[in-house]
Amino acid sequence: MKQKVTLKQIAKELDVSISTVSKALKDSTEISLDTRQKVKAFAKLYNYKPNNIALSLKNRKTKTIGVIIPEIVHHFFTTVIGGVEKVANEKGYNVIICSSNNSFDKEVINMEMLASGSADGFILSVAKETQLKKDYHHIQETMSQGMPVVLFDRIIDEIVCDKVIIDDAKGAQMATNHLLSIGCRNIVIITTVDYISVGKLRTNGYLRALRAYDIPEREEFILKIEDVGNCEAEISEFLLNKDIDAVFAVNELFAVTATKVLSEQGKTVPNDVAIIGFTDGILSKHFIPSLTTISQHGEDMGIRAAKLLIDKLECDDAGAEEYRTVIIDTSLVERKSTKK
Amino acid sequence: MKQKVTLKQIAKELDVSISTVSKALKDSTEISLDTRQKVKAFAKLYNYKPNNIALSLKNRKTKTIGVIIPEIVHHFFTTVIGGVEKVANEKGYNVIICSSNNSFDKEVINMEMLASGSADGFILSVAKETQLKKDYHHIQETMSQGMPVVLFDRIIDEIVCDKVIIDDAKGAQMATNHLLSIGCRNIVIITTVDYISVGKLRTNGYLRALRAYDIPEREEFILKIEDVGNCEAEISEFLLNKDIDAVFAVNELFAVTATKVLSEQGKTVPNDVAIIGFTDGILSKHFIPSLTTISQHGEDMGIRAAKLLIDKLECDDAGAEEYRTVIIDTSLVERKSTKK
DNA sequence: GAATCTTACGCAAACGTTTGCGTGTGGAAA
DNA sequence: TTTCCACACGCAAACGTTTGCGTAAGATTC
Repeated sequence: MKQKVTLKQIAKELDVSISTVSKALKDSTEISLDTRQKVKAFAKLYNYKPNNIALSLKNRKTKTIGVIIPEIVHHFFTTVIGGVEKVANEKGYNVIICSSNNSFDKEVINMEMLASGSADGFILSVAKETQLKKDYHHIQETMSQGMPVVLFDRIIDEIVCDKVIIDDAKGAQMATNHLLSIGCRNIVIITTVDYISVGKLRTNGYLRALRAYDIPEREEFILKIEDVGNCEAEISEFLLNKDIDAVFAVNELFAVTATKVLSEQGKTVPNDVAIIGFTDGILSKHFIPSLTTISQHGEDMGIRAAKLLIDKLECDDAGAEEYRTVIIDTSLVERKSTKK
Repeated sequence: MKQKVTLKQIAKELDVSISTVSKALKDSTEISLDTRQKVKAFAKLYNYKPNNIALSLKNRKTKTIGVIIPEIVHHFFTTVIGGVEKVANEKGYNVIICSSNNSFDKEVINMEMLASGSADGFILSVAKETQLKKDYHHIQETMSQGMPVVLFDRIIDEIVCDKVIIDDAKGAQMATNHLLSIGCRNIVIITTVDYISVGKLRTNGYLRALRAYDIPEREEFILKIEDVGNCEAEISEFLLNKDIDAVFAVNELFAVTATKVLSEQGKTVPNDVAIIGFTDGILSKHFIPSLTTISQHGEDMGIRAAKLLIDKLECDDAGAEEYRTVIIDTSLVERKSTKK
């Protein structure tokens, strides 16, 4: 196998200095036209590509954005990445994606690895474990080393930095309101445990909507799921023999599972029970009946997050101590699961 | 904001040389215990992390694997990445993921970018456009620069390198056989256009299975879809008034859409028509009825691909001119869509 | 023919590491 | 007092770039 060709090799072959080659390739007028052409022809022939690593070292920047997400096999997060890539590519940035797998340790490792020379800044949605542990030292350290961080979706209130979120509570309220508006009054919520920030917020939105309708909060109408793997059994038990007319699920999987469980329990969607989910993904779209959901506009989130980060990266620090929180609007995607 | 702390800064503060600091941090006995401790304490205090970029430059390797996939919002590809990450993390490699978005140009750009210093080798599934154009110069060039490439799933026969694939034809045959074994005889296939290698292979497997049963090939039983966005209309027209008892779809979306279309046309699955898909993803698992599929074992593919690549990376070239093709077994995941 | 100006190129430093080898200091042995 | 040996450390080169500045050779001017 050939080795990668460097300026030095070209210089040697052509019997000129390295700097001459470098300048020639940059079309510097300092170099004679003749030499320039010769060098360029040679470089092309040997398929010369400047070594990014050396450039990064020299420029003290990598032109790379590090994205760390809790799960890679997850429709919402991948759509966000799509948005990040769009902006990044436009602005000449590279995107490196790492998955923390919801593990605190892996999040720390990934972050430190990327921070030590591979990325200029981060776009991050924290792992479950991190939210639970409340240990944010890795993020603080990264920031204190001068690397900007943009948090999205699963954010951390205690950390002061740019953030991109949706108004989860408002979205949940919108969902619940939709159910109320079509006449449902016995609405249950299937949500996550409270330490997941978005789960808690969505629960709050649900409660707020009920309150506005003077519907009392009933504890037995709230299911908080810890172990996603076992959600079907939990949902089945929760729903059994409950006199309800609507389910609000805080994610796709819960919504789909609820629908399935209900039909097993002899109820039909949407006639007996209306269902609304959160996160507009593939499942909701293709399920039968197709599911009404609150769309989080993942791609928009990615776009905004990338813009915030690149702004920070490119403004010459100066007024850099200003942090913004962008709230992306959610919207209701009405489908068949709520059509009475 | 603070700047990143370097060896040089530590050296200056402690009034020793850079090399002393470097050696002290590596616990070299060349340095007195006293100095070592002082340096280490200082480094810890200032949260020193060696700069990977500098290391990469020095070592002429990055300990990073570049993964390029056609789509990031795609369950199968993300499971493959999961497998790659597993192995990579074990062996101390970093994983960089880039999406080509099925664009030839973006594939080339990503590859060149990563090749110029960011990755030691590649795991790649080529873009649709690349298969269509049959322009593989970027892959050839990368390899000729000494960087190993492992192709997976959507591979290219003309390129000589390590490959990880499933036996698509065999998988399709298995699927068709399953339909035949439960008594279906009028089986249609919904597949992709021929230039997608896996689509063609699966079509071949389907035909082979029919032949073994002495069932004549009927052109009107084969639907080749080019524009995925419009597949529902195409499938609907294709299925209308056709006397069939089974559908074999080469991916999840086609399978789900076919099911939907059939129910709209008044047929029930699996009673009137059995359905089997390819790629065992979220949709198949959660759909009602749940869909029987051929599992591609994406994670296994990722694991094998990563192992092949790391082997190449770490063997000292020598017998490096040996390329292997790993074929991952497919398996039938039987669910309700084929239960008579 | 000398002075000056161009032109075309090379030198060297810098980015942050690692590491083989050279070296100054001190103490111990003779 | 001299010689020798550890010990503890520093020097410098290398990885591949970029770029300001210095400088040779040739061309131009008077």
